[in-house]
Amino acid sequence: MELRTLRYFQAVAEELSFSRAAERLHIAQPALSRAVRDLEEELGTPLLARNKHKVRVTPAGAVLLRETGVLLGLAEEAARKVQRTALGQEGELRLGYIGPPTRDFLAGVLREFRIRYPRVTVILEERTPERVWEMVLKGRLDLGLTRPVTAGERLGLETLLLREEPLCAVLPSGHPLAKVEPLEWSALRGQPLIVLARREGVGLHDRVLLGCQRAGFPPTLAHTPSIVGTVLTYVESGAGIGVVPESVATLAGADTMVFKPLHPVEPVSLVLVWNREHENPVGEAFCSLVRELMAAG
Amino acid sequence: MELRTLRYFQAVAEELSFSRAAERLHIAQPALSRAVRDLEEELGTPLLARNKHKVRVTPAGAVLLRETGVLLGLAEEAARKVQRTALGQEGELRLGYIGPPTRDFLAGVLREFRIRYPRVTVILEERTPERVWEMVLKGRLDLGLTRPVTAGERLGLETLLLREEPLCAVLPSGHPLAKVEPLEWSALRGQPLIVLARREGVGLHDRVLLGCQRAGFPPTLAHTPSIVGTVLTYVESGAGIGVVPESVATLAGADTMVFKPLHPVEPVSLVLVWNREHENPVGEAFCSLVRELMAAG
DNA sequence: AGCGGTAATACCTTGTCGGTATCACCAACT
DNA sequence: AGTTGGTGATACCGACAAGGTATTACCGCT
Repeated sequence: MELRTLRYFQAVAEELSFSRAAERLHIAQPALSRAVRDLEEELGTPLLARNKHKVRVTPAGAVLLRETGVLLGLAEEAARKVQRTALGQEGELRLGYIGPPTRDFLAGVLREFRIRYPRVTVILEERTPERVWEMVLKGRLDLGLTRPVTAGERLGLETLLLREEPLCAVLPSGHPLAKVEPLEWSALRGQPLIVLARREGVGLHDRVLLGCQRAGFPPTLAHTPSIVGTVLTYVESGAGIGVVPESVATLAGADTMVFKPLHPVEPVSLVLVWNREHENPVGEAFCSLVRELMAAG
Repeated sequence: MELRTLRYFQAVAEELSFSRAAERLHIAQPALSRAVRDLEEELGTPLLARNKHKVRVTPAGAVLLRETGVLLGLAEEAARKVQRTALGQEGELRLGYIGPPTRDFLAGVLREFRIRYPRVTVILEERTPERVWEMVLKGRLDLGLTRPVTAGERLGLETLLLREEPLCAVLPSGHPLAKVEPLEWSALRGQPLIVLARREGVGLHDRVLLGCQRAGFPPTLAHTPSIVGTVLTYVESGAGIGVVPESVATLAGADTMVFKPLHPVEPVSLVLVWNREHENPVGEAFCSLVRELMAAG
């Protein structure tokens, strides 16, 4: 049983005439007669009762006609779905991201993305930067919004640089260093520092250590919490000086803290990463949108 | 897009190997490669990503695989449904019948029918005998359980005689005629008769008139209600003598009435009728069952 | 009786599908 | 590193089925 045959049968059953149906199908009438006969033979039962001048559908034919309708409709729908999927207009996008620093960025892009690709379901997964890389590599994510990693994990992965931001010191408003301009890394010597735990992001953590090292002193880590917000809480409580990317400033509440870029600037960046091997058209669409929005401003 | 192509694609997508799939399909591998390539061209998008030694399904391919599953399943289901319908094992049976005299007969046959053909929905329509004939003729009923009609309405209709029963007089238990044996039509001369209304069944009504006429007297019709039960009520109330087919006795409650066949016997019969033009396999199945049950007893 | 229109049949042509042989490529194992 | 086995793709060929043309058989309607 082939769809072609079913289309033929449907035409005849609807027109109740072989010749008219043949015309509609742009084939010759005998070909149609044979096709229907073959179908009847295959199913082992007459579908159309033809008494020389009139064609009626038998009960079995009526059933087949009904089924054929849904079948052909579904087939067409399936083809369209496949094509939409290929164009990235349908399906799902598994998007991994790291916490707060990407949140405002994500919100903007996602809002626009949902408007342009309403049939795409976006599945968000918040993980540590390293875990995002790993999941993209394994194909468990289509796209990752994360920080660069030093390791060789990036083999075969494509990246797009989204943003660079300087590392900043976070100080209570009344802190003596809050007025120093520009603030140097060396000013942090001996100060109790509060930095995100290394397991929450090796790249960022090590970058802080590197800043201190370049300034020629070993950092004094007072606390290394797992959540960026906790860094700020420690700072507010006077436990020390936080070192975080600039974008974290958006998390800060009132004017109880100041964010001051550290010189010389230690940039940390935000990248979009994907796996060329497991390319997903939806991912491409998302990428293009990101590029477009960045170009627009 | 043809089902054959989809079956091929499904095999490859499931096996994730062209050669294994070809083996499973009992065709050569090159034919399979070409079929899939053609499908991809038709849909305008790659469905399988093959990097020389590994085959993966693309997102579009995954969508098609899912859709293909339901499509092929439905196609198979449709074929089975058609065949069952052709065998009378599925579908619906529109069955017309006349009131009480057929009810016990129907009950027995239907009980067995439902057991043997559980997927068939039986649609019952109670009408007057004439209306049943008309509906069968027009194809609005597959089968009718009714009384024979004198008219030429039976053109092209097939019938099967189910039962013959004599017309009976219904008398209150204490009636003088209740003891006469045998009871002759002529005994009804001058008696107030209660007969079903003519519009509820021309055949039956006229048969009663014919019985009187043959006995050489004009009937005195006291009442002609529309419902057989009402005839009995009249008799019980002493309004006169009812004349009904013998099977009506099943409607009578206690021993307040006696049913006595009238001599010479005026038989009325019950027939099954159907239209050869609008033959429905379910109808045939029902017919066969009826024949079988009659033969069995 | 004859005409117009129906579906079926007979026969031919062509396109498509499947098969065989072969190639190009990669991976794994000497 | 070279070899071997296994992968999918390509080229070519043959067979068969799908479609076309011509014709027939049959029916309803003038």
